[in-house]
Amino acid sequence: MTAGSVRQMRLEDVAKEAGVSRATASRVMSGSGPVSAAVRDRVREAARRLDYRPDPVARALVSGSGFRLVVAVVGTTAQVLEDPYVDRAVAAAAQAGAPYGVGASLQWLPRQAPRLDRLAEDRSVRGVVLLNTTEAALEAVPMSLRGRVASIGIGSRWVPSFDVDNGGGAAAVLRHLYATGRRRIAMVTGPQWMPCAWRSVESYQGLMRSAGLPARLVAGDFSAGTGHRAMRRVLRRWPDTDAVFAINDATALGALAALREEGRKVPDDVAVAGFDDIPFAALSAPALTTASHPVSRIVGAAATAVLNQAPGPPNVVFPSTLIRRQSA
Amino acid sequence: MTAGSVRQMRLEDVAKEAGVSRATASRVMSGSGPVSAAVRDRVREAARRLDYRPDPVARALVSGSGFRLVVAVVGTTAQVLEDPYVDRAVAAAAQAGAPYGVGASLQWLPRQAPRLDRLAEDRSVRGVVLLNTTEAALEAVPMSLRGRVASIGIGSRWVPSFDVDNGGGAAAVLRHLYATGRRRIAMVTGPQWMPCAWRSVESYQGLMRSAGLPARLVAGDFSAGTGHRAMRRVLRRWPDTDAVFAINDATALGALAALREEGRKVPDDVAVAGFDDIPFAALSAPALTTASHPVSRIVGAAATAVLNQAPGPPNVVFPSTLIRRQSA
DNA sequence: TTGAAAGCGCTAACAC
DNA sequence: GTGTTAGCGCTTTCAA
Repeated sequence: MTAGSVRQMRLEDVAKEAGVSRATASRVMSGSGPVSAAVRDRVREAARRLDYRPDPVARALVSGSGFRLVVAVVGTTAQVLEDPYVDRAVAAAAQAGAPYGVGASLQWLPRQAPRLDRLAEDRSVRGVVLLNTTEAALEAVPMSLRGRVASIGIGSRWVPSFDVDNGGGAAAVLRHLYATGRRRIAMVTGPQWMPCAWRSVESYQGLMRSAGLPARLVAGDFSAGTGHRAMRRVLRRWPDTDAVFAINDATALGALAALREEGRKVPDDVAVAGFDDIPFAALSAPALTTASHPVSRIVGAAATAVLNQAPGPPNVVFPSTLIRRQSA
Repeated sequence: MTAGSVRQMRLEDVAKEAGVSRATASRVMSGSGPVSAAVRDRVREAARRLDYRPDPVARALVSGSGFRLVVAVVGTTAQVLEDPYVDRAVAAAAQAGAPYGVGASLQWLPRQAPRLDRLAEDRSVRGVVLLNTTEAALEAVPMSLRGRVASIGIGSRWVPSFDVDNGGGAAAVLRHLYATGRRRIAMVTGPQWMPCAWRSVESYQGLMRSAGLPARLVAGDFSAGTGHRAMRRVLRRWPDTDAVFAINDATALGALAALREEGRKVPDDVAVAGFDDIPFAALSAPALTTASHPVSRIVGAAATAVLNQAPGPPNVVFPSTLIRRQSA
């Protein structure tokens, strides 16, 4: 249909077309440096006419800026990369980067030795988005990476953080459980080492304490499998449990399955609530009560901040609201 | 901890260290052109000693090859990008590209006008992986993109295809339904325009015809929402339906919810089977019988093929096996 | 087999 | 304000 254009236009062509030097054309196109209004219009018009689009590779070379955004996921094993949450994050980064001509890479960061210096030295790397961030990972951020890292989770003096309001969301869910008469509320947490899961646990502990109720904590690891096992453990240790708050929906769905197997009615015998509002939370039986978690927006914001080198506020918190369904 | 290295080593440094010219060092590092064994070893040793890593940006500039892999998803609206299946695909591409220093970008390709020429001309683009591929999209592949496109779904003379064995997987599921006594089997399909969903439908029609049974087809769109609606439609039109095969798990889970609301027992009254074996297929109530679909492996293979410019077989088909659970 | 030199397309000092 | 010039780090002719 369209004739394949013979050759991509270069800045030189635009400059010639507009009757100016390459430097001036560059100033116009990159929007930096002084140019007279008349010349600017002339160059822009020429660029439009020739359908000129600057070569991002050449730009990257001269500016030394790199061209890919690495999503680095802290985890005990490379298995973390199989979490649907990671998929969502990467897709969001890939989408946010597209207009900038920047792609997303996915990489595992061993929890025991989260080395970021290789990434910092890699000239193809434009910036890094940290997932499941730990203190150790934050400390491993080398100087040369400062200003082009963002963390989904905890941040530091040098690393801006973007996260959902874990504490607020958890509190909303727990208040709902309490308001509907639940008093023997257990919680299935995430892995101990993951700071982003602490707030929820603190919320739980805070509310239980202020209500004068004993805490019933069991550790999980964000997976449905451990949600299932953790639920069985809860029932064994505290058979009279009448509600469970799971650190995320996957865990909650696992718990739901365990309760079903045990013949406990949800929500009549035991109420179940999760966190995240993943697509299938609405489809479980009963449909899962949970708290919203705008992962795409969060990661998109983090990616955009890195790409723009925007200083911005050091901690951006996205609200989480209660999603009432049938399970609680 | 580690002292930030003052400056990245350049090819020049390696050349000097090895006592050769930059050109020779380049020949060694890029592995092209004639070099004596002695010199090769000397240069390699020097590179190792200096911890030299070639700058991918400079390489891209000189070779004009681009540095991002675009996952282009055909769809009626940009909403297609919200499908978890897309997330998985992008994550797989991002992971496959990482060792090559290539990132993944995500982009919507309007079904009505799937233009690929812009991507072809974009010098930052190394290659393209097509998702939900249509004939129109294949025809829109410009000459300049040949050899660096792959399709997840149908392929063409110029575009190698990578896909799961939709026909085989569907047949396995349907044979299972038939073998367990189901005779009034309905199917909820995908959108009509999506060729990658046709094979499953053909399998369904073929098996029904050969068994002398009438087809009961209803169109969905891969979403749980339409799975729900389609199921109600099925029950209204053919109240005696005793099995449903859904084009994918999301649809099947929607159907499951609809059956629950209608008070039909699964699998006693109606058997339900899906396709994909998504993580939550195992968690539904009852757990979903389905067929496996190794999305990550498929997209990883496609991405790798594009990055390697590997000619390879034009059509790679990944097997799909029946996953027996409770719903059928 | 090796080296010298010319770019890839762009930006940014530095002059004017 | 605008043009000239020197690179960014690498590959690749072209000679030797």
